[in-house]
Amino acid sequence: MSVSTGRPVTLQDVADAAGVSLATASRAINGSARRVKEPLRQQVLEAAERLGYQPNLQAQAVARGRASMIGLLLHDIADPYFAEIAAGVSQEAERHGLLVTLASTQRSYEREIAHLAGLRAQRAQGVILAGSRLDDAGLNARLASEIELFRRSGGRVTLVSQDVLEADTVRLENREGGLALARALVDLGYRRFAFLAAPQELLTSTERLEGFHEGLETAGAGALVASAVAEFTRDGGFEAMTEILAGGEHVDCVVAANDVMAVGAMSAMRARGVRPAEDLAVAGFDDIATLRDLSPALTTVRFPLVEVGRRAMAMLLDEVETARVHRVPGEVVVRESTPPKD
Amino acid sequence: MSVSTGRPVTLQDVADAAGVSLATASRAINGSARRVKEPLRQQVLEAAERLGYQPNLQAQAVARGRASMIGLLLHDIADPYFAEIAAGVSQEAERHGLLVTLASTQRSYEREIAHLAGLRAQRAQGVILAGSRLDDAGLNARLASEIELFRRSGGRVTLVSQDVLEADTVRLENREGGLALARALVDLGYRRFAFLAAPQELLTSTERLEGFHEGLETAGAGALVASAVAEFTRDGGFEAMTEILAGGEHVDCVVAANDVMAVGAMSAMRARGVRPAEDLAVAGFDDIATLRDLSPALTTVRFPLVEVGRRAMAMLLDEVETARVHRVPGEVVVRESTPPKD
DNA sequence: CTGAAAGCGCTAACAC
DNA sequence: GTGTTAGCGCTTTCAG
Repeated sequence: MSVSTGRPVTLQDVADAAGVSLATASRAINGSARRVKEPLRQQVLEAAERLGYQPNLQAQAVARGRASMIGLLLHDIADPYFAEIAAGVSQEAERHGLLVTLASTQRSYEREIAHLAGLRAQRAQGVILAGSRLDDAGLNARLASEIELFRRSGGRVTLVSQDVLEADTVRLENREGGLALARALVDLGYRRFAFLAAPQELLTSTERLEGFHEGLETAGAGALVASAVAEFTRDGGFEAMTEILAGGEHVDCVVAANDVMAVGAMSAMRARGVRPAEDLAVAGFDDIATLRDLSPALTTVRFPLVEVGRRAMAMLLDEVETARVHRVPGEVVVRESTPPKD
Repeated sequence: MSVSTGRPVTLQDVADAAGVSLATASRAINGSARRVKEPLRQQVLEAAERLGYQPNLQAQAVARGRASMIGLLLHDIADPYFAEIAAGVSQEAERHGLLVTLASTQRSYEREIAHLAGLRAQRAQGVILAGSRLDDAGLNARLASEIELFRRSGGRVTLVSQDVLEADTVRLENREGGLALARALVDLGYRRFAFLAAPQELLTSTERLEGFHEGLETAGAGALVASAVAEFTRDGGFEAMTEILAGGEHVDCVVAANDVMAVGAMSAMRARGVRPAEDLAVAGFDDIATLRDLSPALTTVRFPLVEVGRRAMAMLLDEVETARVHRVPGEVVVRESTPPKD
């Protein structure tokens, strides 16, 4: 039962009620190195329960020099890719009694660095950086040094993306996924591909494209006859597809660097009277849950994003010295948007 | 330039470097009531800059008795409805230099209450509770008392849902939206409707259903000839639609209590060889951005969810005594999934 | 094993 | 205006 007084119940209140010292109460409630003997321990716990005591985490953080909070930095929480990762992180955090502080950087790498500095100031236990890394040495160096500061101040860092930085990483095997997708599409009979990519410095997109390219080569059939670059969003997909259609090059299959772009591409096709699947095959990457009911159902390279989030959180908590890389393979899922070509 | 020592830079370090007292440094950096005169102020600011000082927010929180953090409690961050709201909240929080602590309750109201208690313990500045309220007096009473405790401890609370509790509320006009949708569909020529609803105690769904019902009555035409109840999710929509189809009742338009259910319903239709729009019209609620590219495009009642999130955050920050209600109207958007019936 | 007391970094009276 | 100092709630030596 929680007491209805205005002033919050403090540990001192609990100690008084249990007739022990502050120190003992602290030890009983948060099992420190020193153990409290049974009779007392129960008394304290009961008093805490009775008074509805809730430890003040801020105060704990100041005293311990470390908060029981982890930061989650992602490009855009409204993008289902990140929302799914966030769900996984949140689930796992809940299991460990950790708070998750969310910051959506709106795809600004400057803001990402600034937030990381902020989280260091919070003495966050750790931070998860989700989202494609950039192929930009200057930016990566600054991020690396901020990460180093963060770590030196005692925090842990996990990336969900490419392992281009010295830190624990959950690495999506984008290249291998692209390669497998290319082979699957060639097997289905496609030969003339267009690729809708994000700007080259966005590694996630570039890896997927390179893998796809390589896949075509090893398959010994099929060629990339067109490509377009636009933002890594639905609107980018629409724009890139429009450009491809205007180009007039004959293609029989369009591959977008992610599902969200693929969806934009399908809309662009329809806007020009081109029917997805029937007139032109389409494929994407990620297998976003919210988009699994599209019609025609989208062929894609599935990455288990919720699990990726959980995994990132688990790595963060699992204290290890050396930077590790956990690889997450993608799985090609062939659906209606790429019917077998006879 | 940030110094690369292990120990974080404290305010005392800044004060020493600037040759002033701790208090003056504090005042200069966080402009308190007392002002610091110009020559000194600059010295302090420069010293802080030079040393790469970052205020320890935990310590500030302990000293001030209030954290610069707000909590966001929602049912499921992977659901695009909540992800969009979260995006709005996050944007607005960023503008005010506030951290957002996210908790995804997985639709457990128990967990919602528990998290609220936790946030009180954190001395969060405020909390936003997003997600349908329940028609359950017992639960609402417990939530109300927890809210009261939270408020008494100095925090603010804003709800995004129904104004069934004494607190600031951003209220989606679900009933009015349902009503308008019914009239629009009747105008298009539909007469035999099926409604896919969430369990009755979920107010968002129930309000939409009741409004829809009322709309049919005032339109003087059309009738609800079937309905099914399932979870307020994609799978729920699939299940409910399957039930309707099995029922054999003749319907010409299916209305789901939200877009996510509508998507599940469309899949269920296709699984039974029924073509959405052509064979059976479909409509939903929310106008989820990620689902705007469906084909056939989904007729829906649009609620500006990102704006709703921003608004909720704004209300939270805007100190006012009495509980206010900000009404957000829905807008019927007719698309391909409900073609005019001749 | 328990208690007393010294911090953790910062704010806010209270003096000068 | 600026400095001194007493907390904020908790953890953690250091004695006993």
